[in-house]
Amino acid sequence: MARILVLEDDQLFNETLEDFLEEEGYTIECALDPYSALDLTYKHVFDLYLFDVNLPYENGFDLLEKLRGSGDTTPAIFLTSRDDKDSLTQGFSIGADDYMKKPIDLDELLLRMQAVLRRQVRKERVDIGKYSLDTVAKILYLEDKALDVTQKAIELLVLLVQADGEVVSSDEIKNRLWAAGQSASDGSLRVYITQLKKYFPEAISNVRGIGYRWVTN
Amino acid sequence: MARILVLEDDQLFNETLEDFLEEEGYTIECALDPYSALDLTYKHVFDLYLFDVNLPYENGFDLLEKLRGSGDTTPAIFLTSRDDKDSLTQGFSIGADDYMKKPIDLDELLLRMQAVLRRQVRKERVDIGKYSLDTVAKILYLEDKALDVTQKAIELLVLLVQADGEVVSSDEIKNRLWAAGQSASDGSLRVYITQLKKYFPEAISNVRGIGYRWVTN
DNA sequence: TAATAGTTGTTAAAACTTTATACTATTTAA
DNA sequence: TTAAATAGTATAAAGTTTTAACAACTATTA
Repeated sequence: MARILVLEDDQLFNETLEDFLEEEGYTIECALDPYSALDLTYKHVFDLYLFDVNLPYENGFDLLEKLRGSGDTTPAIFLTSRDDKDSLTQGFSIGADDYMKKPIDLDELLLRMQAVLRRQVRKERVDIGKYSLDTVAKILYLEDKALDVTQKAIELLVLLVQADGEVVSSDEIKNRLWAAGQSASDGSLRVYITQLKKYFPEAISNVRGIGYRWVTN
Repeated sequence: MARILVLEDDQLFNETLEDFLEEEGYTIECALDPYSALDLTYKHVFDLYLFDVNLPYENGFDLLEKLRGSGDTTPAIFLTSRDDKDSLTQGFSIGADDYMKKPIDLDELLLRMQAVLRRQVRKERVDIGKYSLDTVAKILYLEDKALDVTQKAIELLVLLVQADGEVVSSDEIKNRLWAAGQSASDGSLRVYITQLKKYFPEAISNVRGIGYRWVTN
């Protein structure tokens, strides 16, 4: 599950966050000041930053700004006790993804974290029986050998697999695989379905009149 | 500027939102109930949905769910008067991008809207002299006639144009135009540069040893 | 249950896109 | 000023996507 860097100088609240988030299954690293936080970013790649704004030495925005400047695009949520507008503006302007005012409701924090993480990361590598699908490089492997499957077919596979059993409508498939205004006939979609069925005859299932579905079981 | 669909059944607050957001330079369409809102989505493509949750007939979540099902990925912010956890959970689970509890602070709304829009959209249509570039549909027009330019060439053009005069390194171009692990030779990059130079001989400028740059002036 | 209309599945070929190759031109630095 | 490196161009080859024709399946209704 996701690895999160918590930066919060109030030791008690820091521990509260750590306990709560570890309970929820996240991997947490904690820092009490921005310098230790920066150090930790050299050690690991994180999936999410959870930064307090008011800190000793420099504030949470400065740290994020520094990280963004060096090309880091890890999503960030800020926690603040100030509620002045400037602070809010600054947070979003340097690329914060969300912002919560203290006192923090932990359940709401969790939901906002999930929303940010959902936008950001999806599993890069998915195992499907004896196959393995790299959803980023768009390559399908069988026993570590890349198979000869074309881009569009893989994109369709990724879409179906990531829908995780939900029916994906033909319209949605066409919207996602073809840029708006590009030709996207049902004919070609059916061709790609056929291609995938060579590898996954059981898993690709048609829902008549609607679309397709990835069946595991 | 961005076109926004506001769905809010309280007529007074609806008008408040409309006035405030138009003042800020957005193009606003307003609906008082989900059916009119759905109608409006057939008429225009929007950049952002701003939906109230508690509505007559069906709630705002149901409407978004319907839209998402047909492949619509327009970002959505929900406004709610309920503060029960279920509603928050449901909102994020169907793909809301943000969530605000009433009473709404309009300045905070504005910042959250900007954050969502910044993530989401870049200008869809860019005018380049006598040409016009649709960065979403990936089509280059000359006097409203689509030119015969291929996908990859257009993607390269979009990348350069959006960098807005900044040098884009060959490595970055390759990272953005080709999925990781896919072949991406300097040779093919040069071929696409040549193709674009047919249309924009002045604007495409090489920065020796580094990459390319889009020159306007 | 047989006929029919509408979807979906399959294949092969046509159309199109991307990449490789070979060659030329330009820039840089010794 | 010349060699080496980098960049530009045209064309051919390789690869991908779409079309098209038809077969198979499903649902509906007589």
